[in-house]
Amino acid sequence: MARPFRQQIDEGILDRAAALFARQGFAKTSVQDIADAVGLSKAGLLHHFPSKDALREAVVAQVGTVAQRVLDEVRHLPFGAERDRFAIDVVVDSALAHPGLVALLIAPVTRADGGALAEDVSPEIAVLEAFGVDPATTAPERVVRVIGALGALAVLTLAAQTDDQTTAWRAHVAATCFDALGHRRPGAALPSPDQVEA
Amino acid sequence: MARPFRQQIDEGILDRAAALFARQGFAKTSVQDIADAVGLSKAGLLHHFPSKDALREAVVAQVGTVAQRVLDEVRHLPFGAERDRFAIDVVVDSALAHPGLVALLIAPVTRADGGALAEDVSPEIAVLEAFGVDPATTAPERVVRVIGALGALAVLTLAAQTDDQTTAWRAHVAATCFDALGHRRPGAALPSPDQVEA
DNA sequence: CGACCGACCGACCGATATGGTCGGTTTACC
DNA sequence: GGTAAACCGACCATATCGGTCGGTCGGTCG
Repeated sequence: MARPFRQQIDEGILDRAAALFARQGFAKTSVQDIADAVGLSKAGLLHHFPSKDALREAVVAQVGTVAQRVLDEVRHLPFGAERDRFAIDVVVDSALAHPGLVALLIAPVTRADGGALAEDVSPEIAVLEAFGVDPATTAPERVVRVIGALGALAVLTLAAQTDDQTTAWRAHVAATCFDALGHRRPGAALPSPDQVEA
Repeated sequence: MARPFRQQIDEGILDRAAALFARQGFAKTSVQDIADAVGLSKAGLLHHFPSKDALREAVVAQVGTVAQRVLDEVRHLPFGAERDRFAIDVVVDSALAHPGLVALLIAPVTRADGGALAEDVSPEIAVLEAFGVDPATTAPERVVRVIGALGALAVLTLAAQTDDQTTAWRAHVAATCFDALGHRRPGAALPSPDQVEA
């Protein structure tokens, strides 16, 4: 059979674990849950990562690098609709490659409470920073729109992951998230009847 | 102090419980969690609802009535942008009144897997039905957009709930969700699905 | 061939969390 | 002050938790 290398297997484990952490939080996610999601026994999983806490740390590290990569690609652009579109694209692409990690990256934005994985670092701010949002000072509408767009992305990421629509949905997901940000297009504001084709 | 009647207290409990079920799933939500969220002891909570399962049934019933109410208000309208806008408004208003219940109503759309509260009934389809979506036959873009809009709503509902911005955010939330549905379409706005291969 | 090794598992352990009960205490109201 | 409901601390039996241990399987190397 195909022989995926150790690193690939481990990264797969980390992504699944991150998806579970994003959905249920760390405390509510049991090692057995992760093992089931990966298709291993609990002992088999703990052979890859020696403890649940080691798993958590590895996930945090992985999320951190993803966040950094996203920020690096976006930071140099001036704020505005163009940057927003590009940022969405970057995040969506990341979500395509690592759905769970991105879901976990977005999770703090959506939860605001108990899902803390690491207290010291705050990579969650990274994704808001990519959109130039500081909850304290930014205008409420902008905050709502960015959170909404990220929420849509998170939900769609997980939904597409459970099905196998990740690649098929990509363009629609990006368009949906961008539209949620509400950048008015000059003209063409009239709602046209959008018929549904089978 | 204020003397809220029994029914009001119980409805508050049900809404909080529904919010937890939506976030963590039924199995992962302990009675203690709900008690903490409501501000009661575990025994005190079980004085209102005799068992966790009774709590679940009551929540399911409550969600069912909310779903029915939403559907009744929307069903008579013809499909199209206008109906979408109205449906969003109705759902957002419901979410304002019962954040947890609506979050749970939307949850099945976002999760697609383990969060089943009741196997027999499927009130989750109700909210999709309000938007005229059947995942099997509807065009993928429409499916993505509706799921995305509902995801944004779910996230924003919970986020606004943890803060106290529910009323302040209402208009922005509705606008964000409606925009996510993508109705003003200038045709060329969608990014062409070029290279996705990594 | 046999020694060796990493991947993996079933069974198990102590510790903790779980749903639920019970007796008693507070609270609201007459 | 009496009454009934609301509420709680302590407790119980059980399930689940994270983690360990001994061992199996399928390669690979000499």
